[in-house]
Amino acid sequence: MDLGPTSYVVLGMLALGPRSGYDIKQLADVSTRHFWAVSYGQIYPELRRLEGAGLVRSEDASRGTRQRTIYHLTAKGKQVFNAWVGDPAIKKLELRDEMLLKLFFADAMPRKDTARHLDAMSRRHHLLAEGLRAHEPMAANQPHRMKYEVMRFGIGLHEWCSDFYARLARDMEQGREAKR
Amino acid sequence: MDLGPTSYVVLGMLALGPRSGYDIKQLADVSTRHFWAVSYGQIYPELRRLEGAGLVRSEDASRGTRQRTIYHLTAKGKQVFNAWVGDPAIKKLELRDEMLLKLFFADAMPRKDTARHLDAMSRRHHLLAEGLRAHEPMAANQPHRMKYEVMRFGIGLHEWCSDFYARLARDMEQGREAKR
DNA sequence: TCCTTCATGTAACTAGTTACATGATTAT
DNA sequence: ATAATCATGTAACTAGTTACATGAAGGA
Repeated sequence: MDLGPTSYVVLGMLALGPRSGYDIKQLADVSTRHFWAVSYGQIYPELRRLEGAGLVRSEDASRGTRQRTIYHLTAKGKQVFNAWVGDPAIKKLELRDEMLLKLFFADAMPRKDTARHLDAMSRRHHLLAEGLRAHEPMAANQPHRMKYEVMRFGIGLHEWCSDFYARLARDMEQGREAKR
Repeated sequence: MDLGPTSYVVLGMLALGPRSGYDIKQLADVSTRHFWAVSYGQIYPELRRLEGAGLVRSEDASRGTRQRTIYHLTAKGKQVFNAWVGDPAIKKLELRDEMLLKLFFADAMPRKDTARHLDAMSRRHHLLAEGLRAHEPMAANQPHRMKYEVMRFGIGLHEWCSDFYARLARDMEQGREAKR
């Protein structure tokens, strides 16, 4: 049984407290989403796999006819999760940005189009930062410092990107050369 | 025939001049790699697909028994590529960082382990920035400004990340609270 | 001689997304 | 009524990685 990062998202969310697959998805969407997105198509099968491996256990929490299954970590699950968290091994980092790809090839474009492109990129990152800031208070009002810091990382990162593109757009508009 | 970002990496590299699949891979590894990685397993089949669609054309460039196939853009290929480059539509941005995931869940770890973790992350990003800086002169000594700017983006981004983690590690070491 | 780079390719696999299906409950 | 949210799930698909295989040319 080998576990990938997505498995640990599931285990980690359950380490915070018992919850359903639906809950895990909602939580992930407002927390880990910006650096590790997960979908239902992964979560539900993964929960079953983890249960099969004895890392989580399910219990029925249906109210009336409304079905609901709550999962919680087993002792083994907690141990496996802690081992992963504590392991300082450097794991892969992946970035995929189609806009940046266009920018890379933008020398073939008229300057005006490039400027418009840069504006769009700057706005995109600003919006992403804003989106994160929207649940900043929520992150601040809970006792887990790292969750808050990771959110600040995301905000800071996207603001930095936004500024980079805005500055480049301005430089180009003013006909400033690239300083090499 | 629908083209994904990887198809455009291939087309884009050919727009810079005719080259082989091998060449495309080498070039991508020192340029687009940090925001769009490609592998042989994608490139070779993609070249055939693009040729089938009439966007590229191949010619044999074997020297003696040493085989080599060079591809170049057709007029149609150039047109399709330019249309993509010029289209300002905002496309998906994806980040996946397992270390950040660990950090997110690090509240369960002893502070000492978290500090070690932060150091490792800071170093990782510093190394990535250094790696990019290694081919900065190459990027500077060619007439395509955007390729140089995208490289500077990568260097700046990773330096920013490195600094963020280093500062956080220092703050925690000094017992400084998170400012909320 | 042997190692590295040049050069091409595929098969099997892994991970993740999307679209769809179902149906109950709660709020407007 | 009806729209939104709660809740679970799967099948088909898409994209990308890894491991392997082959072999020539060039440099140490």
